[in-house]
Amino acid sequence: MFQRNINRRVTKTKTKTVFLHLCPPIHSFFLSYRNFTAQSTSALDTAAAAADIATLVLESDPKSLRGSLHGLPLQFTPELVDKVLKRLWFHGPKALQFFKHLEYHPSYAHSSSSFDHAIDIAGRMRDYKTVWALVARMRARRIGPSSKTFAIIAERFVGAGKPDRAIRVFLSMREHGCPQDLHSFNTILDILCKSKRVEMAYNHLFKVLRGKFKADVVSYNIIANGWCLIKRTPKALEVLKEMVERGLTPTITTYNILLKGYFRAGQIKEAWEFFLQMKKREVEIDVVTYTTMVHGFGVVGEIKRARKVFNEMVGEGILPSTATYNAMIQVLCKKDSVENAVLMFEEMIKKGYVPNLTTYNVVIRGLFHAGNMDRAMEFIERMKTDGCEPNVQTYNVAIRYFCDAGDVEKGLSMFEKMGQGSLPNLDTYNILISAMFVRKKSEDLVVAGKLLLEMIDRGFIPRKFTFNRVLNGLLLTGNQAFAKEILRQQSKCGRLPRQFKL
DNA sequence: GTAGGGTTAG
Repeated sequence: MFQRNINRRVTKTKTKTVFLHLCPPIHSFFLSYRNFTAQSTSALDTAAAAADIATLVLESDPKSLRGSLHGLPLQFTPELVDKVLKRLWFHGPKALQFFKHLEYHPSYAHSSSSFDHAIDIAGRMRDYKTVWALVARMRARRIGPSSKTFAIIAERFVGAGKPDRAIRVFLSMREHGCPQDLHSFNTILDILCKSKRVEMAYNHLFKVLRGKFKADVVSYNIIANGWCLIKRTPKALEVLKEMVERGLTPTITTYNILLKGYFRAGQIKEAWEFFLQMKKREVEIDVVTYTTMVHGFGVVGEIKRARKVFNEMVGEGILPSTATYNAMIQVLCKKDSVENAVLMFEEMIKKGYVPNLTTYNVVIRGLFHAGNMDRAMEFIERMKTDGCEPNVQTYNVAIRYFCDAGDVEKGLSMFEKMGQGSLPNLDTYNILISAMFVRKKSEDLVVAGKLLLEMIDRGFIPRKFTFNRVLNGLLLTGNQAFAKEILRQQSKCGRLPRQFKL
């Protein structure tokens, strides 16, 4: 019922259906994908309403937005608001505007989960003032901040290259009225380790606070994995020793972390010996162990050994998982042949496995890589038929290989097919912008410029290199006015080269 | 959002 009302409201504003290389101004292409059909179930209702509200936010005049939102004939719910925020993910300022207007809504109050989303968005934009303002408001309303909130903030600081600030965020939790515990301790350790800051995690947090929080197996596993991620397996072994000394029993996860660590560090012999040790001792080897072995052997080209391990596991009573098949298929593509990979794919289906997104993407990449464009496209169609929608990676692979093969038109047409669950990401834009230089055509450079502006509009910050390349291209082809616009944007992004002044 | 396996450019 309310669906129709929103639609009427939205359709009043003028819609620009745009394929970006045809007509400026740059406009988010998914606006042309709006779907106004009435949906039957409530989950779909929420999704459709979220899409409509997101469009409303994007198209409304900022001054009238609050009125429009407050006047909507529908009841906002936390689920709906979260979905809208997700839709506006790449329009940070708009998303925060929407969030703020709803804070003054007469009959709706934000949930803690929506606050977390808003904080995540502000953090992504590196707008820390807003981050802390939101935290304060959460606290004032007594709906947080929670340890999840702090994990989000810490992650954003780490992502912005400020791990020391992430640590301070963790240490300040109590000041913000949020108790710390072993969980939150492990979470911050993991965030640091996953970003390859194990040294910092170990020295500044783990060593100092492991007594206070009573570090457990999980804490030690996180640190061991941290060392493995930067290929320092001897340090991971030390951690293993240390945990045993402190009376903790390593789990199968601990061993799998080390096994993977050996492969990652290129220590194939050590990995094999470690695997034998695991079998010899009373460790319950599991499917993860086998998948690690298959993948590890495969990536160094030891296909026979990979196959042997793969066959052996069934004998041991451990069934391969989809991930095991994915590992096998991937290494066949890379070190054997796509034909054999496709055979493996068909075999898994015959055995009743359901391929997932990764399975398809691995096969599709393999086919493109082998120059089998048509078969790759057939697989993309096949996955859709199987109810598995292509994602960003699927499209990025297709776009990359078409462009590399000189078929820029086909690359662009794939780009235009993206939507909903597969919005372009930073890679997509980088691939496409690079492709605009191969034909050395003036029109292509204009498209490159438009893509650059669109990516900025979506919250991606292009590298200085990308800016300069596009800028030079435009200047050389006589597009001075457009170049000037790009330069203005570059300055806004803080990526201005020294010699330029506006 | 406390840990381990499978997509990312030769």
